[in-house]
Amino acid sequence: MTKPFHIRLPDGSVREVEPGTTPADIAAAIGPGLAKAALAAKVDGEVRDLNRPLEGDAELALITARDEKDALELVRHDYAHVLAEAVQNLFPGTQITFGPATEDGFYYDFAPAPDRGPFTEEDLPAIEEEMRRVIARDEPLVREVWTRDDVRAFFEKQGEAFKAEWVMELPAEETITMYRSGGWMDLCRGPHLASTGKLDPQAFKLTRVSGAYWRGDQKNAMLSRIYGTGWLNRKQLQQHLTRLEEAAKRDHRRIGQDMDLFHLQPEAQGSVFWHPKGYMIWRQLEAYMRRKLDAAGYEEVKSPQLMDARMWEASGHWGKYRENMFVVPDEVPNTEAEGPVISGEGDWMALKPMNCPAHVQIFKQGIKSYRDLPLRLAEFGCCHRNEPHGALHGIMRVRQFTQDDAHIFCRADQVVEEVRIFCDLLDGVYRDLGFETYEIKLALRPDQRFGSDEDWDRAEQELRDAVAAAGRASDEFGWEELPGEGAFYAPKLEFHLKDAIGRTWQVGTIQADTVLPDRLDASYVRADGDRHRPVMLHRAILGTFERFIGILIEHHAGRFPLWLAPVQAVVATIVSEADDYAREVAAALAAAGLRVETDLRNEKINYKVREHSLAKVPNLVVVGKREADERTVALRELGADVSQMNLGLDQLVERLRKAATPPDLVRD
RNA sequence: GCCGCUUUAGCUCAGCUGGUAGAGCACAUCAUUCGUAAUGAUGGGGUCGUGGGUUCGAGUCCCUCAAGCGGCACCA
Repeated sequence: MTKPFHIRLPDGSVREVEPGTTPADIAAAIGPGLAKAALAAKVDGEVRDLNRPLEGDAELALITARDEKDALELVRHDYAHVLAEAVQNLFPGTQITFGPATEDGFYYDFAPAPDRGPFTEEDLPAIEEEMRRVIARDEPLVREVWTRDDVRAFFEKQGEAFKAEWVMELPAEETITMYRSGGWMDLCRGPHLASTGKLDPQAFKLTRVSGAYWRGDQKNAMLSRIYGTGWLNRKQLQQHLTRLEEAAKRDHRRIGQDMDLFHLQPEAQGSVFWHPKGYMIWRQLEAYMRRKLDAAGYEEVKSPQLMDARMWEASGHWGKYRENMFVVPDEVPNTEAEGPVISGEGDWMALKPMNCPAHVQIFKQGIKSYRDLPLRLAEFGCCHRNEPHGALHGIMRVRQFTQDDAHIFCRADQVVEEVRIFCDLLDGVYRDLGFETYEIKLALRPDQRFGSDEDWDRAEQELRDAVAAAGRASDEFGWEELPGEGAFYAPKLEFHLKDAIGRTWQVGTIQADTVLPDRLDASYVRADGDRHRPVMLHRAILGTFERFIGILIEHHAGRFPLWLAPVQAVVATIVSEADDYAREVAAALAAAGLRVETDLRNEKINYKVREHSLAKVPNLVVVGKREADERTVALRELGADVSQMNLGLDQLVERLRKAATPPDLVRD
């Protein structure tokens, strides 16, 4: 193109420019301030390099640090590049692979030189220093269009097998670009900042190293990944590091130990020892869920832990899920000192990894009529799954867990309505538990699955329809479809909670399953007397108690809502003369149904206030001689301002009784 | 399961180049009865994750296994 063309700017003005003009030229023409601040350009909505010539009429916006989202992504991608260059400077023979921007920073995956081994955290300070030198050199980042074969030849010559492999797999229509910074080159789609010097050398930090599989596949080589966090300026970095510290303080493992809620130990790897205080939270949560389920027309059941392998063969778990199951022999172990403990000749049984097959057995007892549907069978079902060692994490990811599970057996034409009702139930529960927002995803058929494509088509569509009917298939709920993520027997809706510091956790789910009723031969009798397969909806709201309580701990940072708090009030004395009165106050609170303790120790009130505050006791009821004489209390609430309230004993009991009422039992 | 790191008192951690364990908190005893985030004194407490090796001698060096942590893969 040789003729001038027109560029429209965000303020609506239009500039006529000559071919070869770059966004940087336009920025400079507008003003030196903008030229300096510009990081990249948005051309017809696509982020591009500042120095990449414009090709024709277009809308142009210049990206500066004010456009935080775009700017951060650019900057992080550049930090990743600088990281790669720095590593190759310091460790010749290291191969480069991928290095994208992430949520709060960047990483780069390397194949270390054979004589070197993976990177360790001890390498990081030196790499950071080298990165600062690369930034200080302020090399321009130059975009070049190459041919596929040239790129391959280039990388093969350099001994870069991974890059050479990757370029050959890029889509044929893709323009292949290389970025040059000084003498260093990388295959990269871009865009990038104009030069490395645009980065703030004090706004990044390398945070950790880890292994990562080449292209995310377990069968491939293990690469060495270096993570960093990167920002536009030093202040943002500091804020981020502070946020990380705050998040660490919320860690459920730390709080669980500090508040004496539970513990884990190697002899029961992946299973939780619940202490009295932790189990009190569980009991409150379970009681709440039971009330909600009762009210929603569910019937609670309890099913066996151990079932014969034949049952799991019939359900399909034996074939598709066995590597996650704890299988045990149905055989008396040998108690002789010598010889094998078991001969292996007995039948096999397995601890249940799911409750569904057992619930089908309950459904199948007797003949079910269409009039019995929907039948909603609920169980706080304790399941075991043999999770890989590396997957275990505190009480969030364990091997023994209890689901708030239920299976709704219904007619095909009831599915959409049942899913809609479920969405409302779940919504109310999350709100009661203090979560304002959650996201909904639809996980579609996986490669490994049972059932016909027609069944999957229908089941997937029904879940879509139901979410739409519930009014939740919108951006507000982060609606998204996830190909290949479904369970082997059914597609599933996933409900992801967003916690107080913005992390998301998958908890609730509902799955529309026609496969299992068929495999296990469940049927109901229709009005015309024919037998039909029911649809089975697998569903959970909390997911598991273990994981959910972990989320609650981190969400509330241990400061549970009063109705869930293990200890709701401590009555602490100032002088021992008030001991008898303190016992009376505690007894009155306990009689009103509150979980209360007394602290009559011979310690200063400062000491007691500090200790119970750190223990996150929601209400501290202080009594001294004055209160004992006047039959009042001084109430100090956790988290509120330090001012105390002076109340009569009756007022206190009424106030706390009301405040501690579970949300579903509150009557206005 | 894979990669890296870690494992010392109930908890959090110190222990340099190998010479036979230390702090704070917690706990116990005593004194103190003190009005809203730590009163003081004294004391008890550790086969230094497991098993092996090197050495005159190992918490310190090497190997094995295990668990924990951060990721990857997997997943509620």
